[in-house]
Order: sequence, then structure tokens, then C-alpha cells
Amino acid sequence: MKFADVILPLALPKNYTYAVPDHMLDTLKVGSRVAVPLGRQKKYAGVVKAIHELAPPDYKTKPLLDLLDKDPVVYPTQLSFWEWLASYYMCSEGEVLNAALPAHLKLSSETVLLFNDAYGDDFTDLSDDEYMIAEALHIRKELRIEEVQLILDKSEVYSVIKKLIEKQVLLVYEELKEVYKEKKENYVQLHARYEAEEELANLFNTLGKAPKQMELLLAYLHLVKTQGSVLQSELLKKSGASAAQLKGLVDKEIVWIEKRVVDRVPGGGKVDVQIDFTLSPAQDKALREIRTGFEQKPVTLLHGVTSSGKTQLYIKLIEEYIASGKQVLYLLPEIALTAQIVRRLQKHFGNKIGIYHSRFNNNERVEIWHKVKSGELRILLGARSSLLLPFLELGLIILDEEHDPSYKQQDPAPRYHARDAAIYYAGLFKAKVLLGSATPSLESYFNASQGKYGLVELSERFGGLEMPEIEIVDVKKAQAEKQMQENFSPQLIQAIHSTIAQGKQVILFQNRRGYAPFMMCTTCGWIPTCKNCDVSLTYHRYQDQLTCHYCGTRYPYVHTCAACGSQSLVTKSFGTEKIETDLQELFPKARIARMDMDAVRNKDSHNKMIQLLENQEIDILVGTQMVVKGLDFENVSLVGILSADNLLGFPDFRVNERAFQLMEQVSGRAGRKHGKGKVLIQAYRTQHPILHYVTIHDYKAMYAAEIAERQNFGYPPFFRLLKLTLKHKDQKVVEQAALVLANWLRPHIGPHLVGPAAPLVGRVRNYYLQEMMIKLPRDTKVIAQTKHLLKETFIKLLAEKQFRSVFIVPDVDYV
DNA sequence: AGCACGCCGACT
DNA sequence: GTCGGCGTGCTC
Repeated sequence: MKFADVILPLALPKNYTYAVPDHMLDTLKVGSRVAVPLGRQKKYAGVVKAIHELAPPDYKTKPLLDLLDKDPVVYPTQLSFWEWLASYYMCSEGEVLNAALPAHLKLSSETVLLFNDAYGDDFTDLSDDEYMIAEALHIRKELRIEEVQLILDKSEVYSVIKKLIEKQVLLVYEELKEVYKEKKENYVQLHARYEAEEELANLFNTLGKAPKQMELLLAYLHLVKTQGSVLQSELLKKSGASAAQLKGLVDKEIVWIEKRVVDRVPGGGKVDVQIDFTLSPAQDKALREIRTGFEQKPVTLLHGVTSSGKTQLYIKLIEEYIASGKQVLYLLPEIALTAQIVRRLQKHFGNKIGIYHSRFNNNERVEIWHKVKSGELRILLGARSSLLLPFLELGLIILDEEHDPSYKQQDPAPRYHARDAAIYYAGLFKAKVLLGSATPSLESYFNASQGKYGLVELSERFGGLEMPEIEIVDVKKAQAEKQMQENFSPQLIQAIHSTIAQGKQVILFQNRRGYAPFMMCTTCGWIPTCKNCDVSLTYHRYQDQLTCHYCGTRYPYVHTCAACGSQSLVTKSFGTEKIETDLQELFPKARIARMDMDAVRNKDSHNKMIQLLENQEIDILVGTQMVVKGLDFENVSLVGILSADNLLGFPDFRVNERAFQLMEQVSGRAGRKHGKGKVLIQAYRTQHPILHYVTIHDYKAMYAAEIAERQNFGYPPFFRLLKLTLKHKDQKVVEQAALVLANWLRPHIGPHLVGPAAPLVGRVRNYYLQEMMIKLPRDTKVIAQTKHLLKETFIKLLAEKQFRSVFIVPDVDYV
């Protein structure tokens, strides 16, 4: 008797064991999807994690229902990776599976209602609702729950269905649905017998009486000659004929239609467009250092200043690894995955490279999945989630912009850090990892300086380009002298003027979207807040409404103070929309665009805006974080940071590191080619040390100062951080739960526990929050013990009935 | 995550 | 009296 442990796509604490039916004994493989029953009637598709002969002692197993794959969807390597992710990041393997498998590989059961023919057609003793469903079923024979909801125009339909089952009008069964569909296209083919010249000539004669069909045939012959194959849709468009007329040709057996399975994700360009380039001596040296680094250590950090030509190094390395028969994964933060970088790589690697990011639809994801698994795709360029693809023979992972916080998944579980997970995943393949950044995370630079990672420095900009000149502008002073025009200092205005006059472009950075981060009543100080969250509402002038940036609720503009009734509400502070509006007044002739989450909400607008900037159809670009990443424009010579204080002001031990990274990265956008660029940073606190480090582009000085602080206060990289968030609709309950949890934990990990306390925003989407932080020493054993302790304590807490509905969210290596 | 079971308020 | 609301607990 054999048993299979199955990972189900649910947040179950453990995997379930099913009996392997005899007919599957030979065909069932680890990594395959299987259909399993769960509960009374549900079916799920899970993935087989292990096959063994250990009968579970305390329950009776149910049998697997179906084997869904001829070939497993993942290799054992991925199963090991999932297990590690689940245990390290404190979630279930089901949650990992959920994140890894494209939606279309995760079938779930659908309830299908069937008409019971034995019932006959006498519906007299049915209620109105029952009658409507019975009638519909009588005609259609089969209905889904969704359709029942539509017919009855309400969502709660179970009671009606239950009644109908009792009255034996209908039968229910569960159907597992495969959602992925191959894409097929219709190709038109000429019958073989007309290949011969004289047959074709005869055909022309006989078709004389059917001019439309003749036209079709001529268009077909033209397309065959020019393109080789003829798509039905294209033929119809070109000939202007109708589908019926084409059918005429099919009926006469002159042509036939072939349904071909086609790829949704085209391989991009041809392979032979490789453009050769030569590395600078500095790049060449760095490349050699990376290679020798990899001989001794699996991970190397490439610290290369902005514009030092890291991408070219990557391309050379990728070439080497694919030449040796390995696959390469190139990771970038989502918003850095622009058409610009994609084009650049496709130029070199043609259809050997695949792309994977969140804007792909589910069918496209399934195709990439299979191509990565089969090894057909040798290179994959993707965002965080592409780390979860089933690579066959991974040789190298490049993780560019390694300092980027978006590599850490926030919600939902698994809350993994792509950098750390990449290092583990690579280890399973004995593959190498190259981390790249102009401003490495303190963690990585620490690991490199400790000798844990190789370290390669590339401190020279490509082509002898100089680092931009940075000037700090004292806003307080300008304000005192009444020199500020809205949020622009005279220096910034002057710089923008002269930059535009020279036909160059400007990027302005402001880390807040919307028009004003909050509004306030000048009479009594009242501030409009969200009804679901404890935050002030941001005014969006473009839509003329107030928006909550935490839950997305929108409110109409407020004219009257809700507290004192006065009309004296004003907008406070400023976001990208206000900058854009004010700019347009200050520079009426300039072409201004705004790039933030609101402006690039729809699918392609981000790329379009980049295109405009590239074609120099925009003079000034205003944006949030978004302008920092993956933009590479030769003609931008001025960068302005509107308010450095915004970056330095919030209470987080990483502020300084983040602020430095952000400012240094934004600065890197300036003067990427002709001549030296200029960066203007407006600030109140002009003496802040971070501003000084940015001015002299001194990463190492920033690192030295910060690392000392981290050691003093016991923060990463000296300790690992585990954040616990408790959520509940009732503030009292969540506060108590947090206290109880902390009290239970304190005897074990007392000195390492900070909190509990409500976070800065204490309520989001009507859930009250409590947080606590656990500082874990860098000792694998202690970390594992603590996680075990936490899990046990969570179970204990949730066993208390008053805390049963408290959500506990552990976030390991909280960023 | 579903989904059934079970215990309290507003209707026939 | 019942319908139906959602809180709670189980699924191999």
C-alpha cells in the first residue's frame, strides 16, 4: 500500500496524506498534480510532495482521485525550495504553492447542477425561486452556481439549491476545471493537388464565375509567397472577403483550415542580432574578479556606481553561462522591468530570453512555466516571482538593484526576500549568484566585507563620465527671505530654466503622490481622515477627491470642516500633482509629465511615458520612486529632489540607508552622457550627515556610519528582525492578545522582544493593529528554535476563545 | 480557503 | 414557530 503527501493550495498547517490507488502506482510521480477530495464534496488539485508506505496512524486516508499530469509540473528541486520557503518565512507549503503556480495550473472544483430527469416536468409544488431554477435546468440540463446567482439576481443561492436537492429536482457533482487553454490559430492551406502548375491553372478557369473566391485565392497565393504561411484572419482582412466566402473554398476542397497551437509569448526578435561590444578596462577587470570570486564563493556582490555599465557585465556573464549549457535568471525590481531593458537584452539574446512579470496574463504565465521547465528558455528576465519558476539547470542568478526593498514580498504569504531566497535556491543547483547595486544594502555589503560574499567594486562611470555635481539648497533660508515660489527655490527654478533652454531634460523627484498629503481646517485644526483607517486623506486634484492611500477608499472633496463648520480648509504639504500643477504655471511653455502610481495605472502608460521621454517630447518629468528605477536617458542633465526632509523624517532604523540609496539613485539619472549632470537637493535640515555623504557620493562613509549604529542598537545585519503583526476588528481584543502573546514569549526571548505597540497607522481597513519585533541573533539554531516557539505560542493564543479570530502575521526579515 | 454545523434575532 | 445571519471548526 502506498501513500502520497499532497501539498494543497490552502493555508493548512501541514500536508495531507492520501492513498495511492492501484492504477496510479506506476504513473504517479513526485511533483505531479493530483486531484484529491477534501471534506464532504470539494475537490482540489494539489502537488505530490512525497510517495511512501507509511500509513498515517490516526486517520483513514482517502484515495487520490486523478493524476492530472503526464509529467510533473515541478522538479524535486522546487519542492525542496518550497519547503525551505515555508519553514524559513513561517507559512504553509500550500501558500508557497499558491504563489508559485500560475493560476491556470491551480484548478479548483466547480459545482455543477444537473437536472434529475426522473423528476419529470411537473413544477407545481415549487416556490418561485425554485421554479425558475428548475425551469432553467430543464432546458439547459446543466448550471453552475454563478449562473444560478445570475438567474435569481442574488448571491445567496445555497438554500434554494438545497431545497431543490431535497425535492430531488436536481443532482450535484463537482467538476475539476482546467483553465489553461492552448492558443490555436487557424491557418489556411491549399490542397496538395493544386501544387502542380496545370492543376492551379485549371482551378483559375473554373473559378471564373466566383470572383470573390478568385480574389481570395489570389490573396492566399500572395501571402504564401511573402510570408510562408497564411493566417485565416489575415487572409480575410487582406482580401476583404467574408468567412462564408472562404467556407465556399473549403467546401469545394480547394483549401482547408489547419488549427495550429501557437505561442502566446513570442520569443522576440531573431537570434542572430547579437551586437558585439567591448568592455572598458575597468569592466573587464571587474568581470575577471567576478569569475575568480565565483571559484571560491557562491555569491558575489558587484558594487558599481550608477552608469558604470553593469548591464554589459551581466550580458557577458550570461553568454558564458548559457554557453556552458546552464540557465540564467536575471531578476529586477518590477518597475525597473521596462521596455528599455527588455529591448536591450532581446537585442543580444533574441528568443533565448523570456520575460516574466505581473502584467502577464495567466495563459502567458503557463507557457513561460513550461518553457523554463523544459529548458527551452535559457535566460529569464523577471521580477521577484520568477524566482518561483521551475528551472531545470540553473547556473547563475543575477539580482540587480539588490538593495531594492520591493524584493521583499509584503502580502500575502510567503513573505520572502527574493535576494535571500535566490541564494538558497541557487545553492540547490550549485549555481552562482551575482548581486548588483550602486548602493548595496547594508546587509549585503556587510556580508561582502566579512568575506561571506565576494566583493567586486566598479567605481568608474562608463565612458569616463563624471559623477553629477550635487548642491544642497537651504529651503529654510529661502523661505525666510521670501524667495520660495510654492515649493521651488530660486536655485531650482533657475536651474530648470537654463536646462530647458539648452534643450536638455529635467527629472524632479517627490516621494508623495497626489496633490496634498492632507487637508486641514485653519480654524480648529481638524484633518479629514479615512473611515476605515487611521490616516489622513490625500487630496487628488486631478480627480478632485480625497483618497485613502491605505485602503483606496475615495471621498468627495470637503469644503466645510466637520468639527467647527468653518469653510477655511487648506491643503497641506505637497505631492507630485501639486508639483506638476505649479510647474506648469512657472514654466508655461514646458512639456511636463507626471509619473506615479496614479498616472501609470493602466497597462502600458509607463512604457509610453518612457518612450516620450526618450524621444524628448517631455521637458520635465515629475515622479515618485518610479523615476528612480530603470530609467536611462542620455539627455537628462538636471535632477531635483523637492524635499529631502521627507526621506529623512520617518522613524525606521533603515531611514538613513534608504534616503541615501534613493538620493544616490535619483542623482544617477543626471548627466548620463554629454557632460556633467547636476543635482539640486532642497532641504530644511541641510546639515544632515546623509546629505553630506550624498554630496560627495561616498557610499563607504555612509556604510561605516550606519553599520556602527546598527551594531549599537542591535539591528540587522547583526540581528535578524522578525515582525509580528496582530489584527482584529476590535481594538481591545487585539491589544489584549498582543499583551498576552508578549507575556508568554518574554520568559523565553525577553531581551529580544520589542513591543507590543500600535504601528504608526494603527487601523487599516477597519482592522486594529498591534506590532512587536523580535531580534534574532545570527545563529541558525536559535532562529529555528524561536520560530518553533512562536508557532507553538500562536496555537496557544488562538486556542483562547476570546482571541480565536485574531490574525497573526509573522514577517521574517521584515524590511 | 471553503463549507457545514450550530446558536441567536426578524419575519411568515 | 422558521429563516437566515455569521461565528467556529474541520478537512487527510
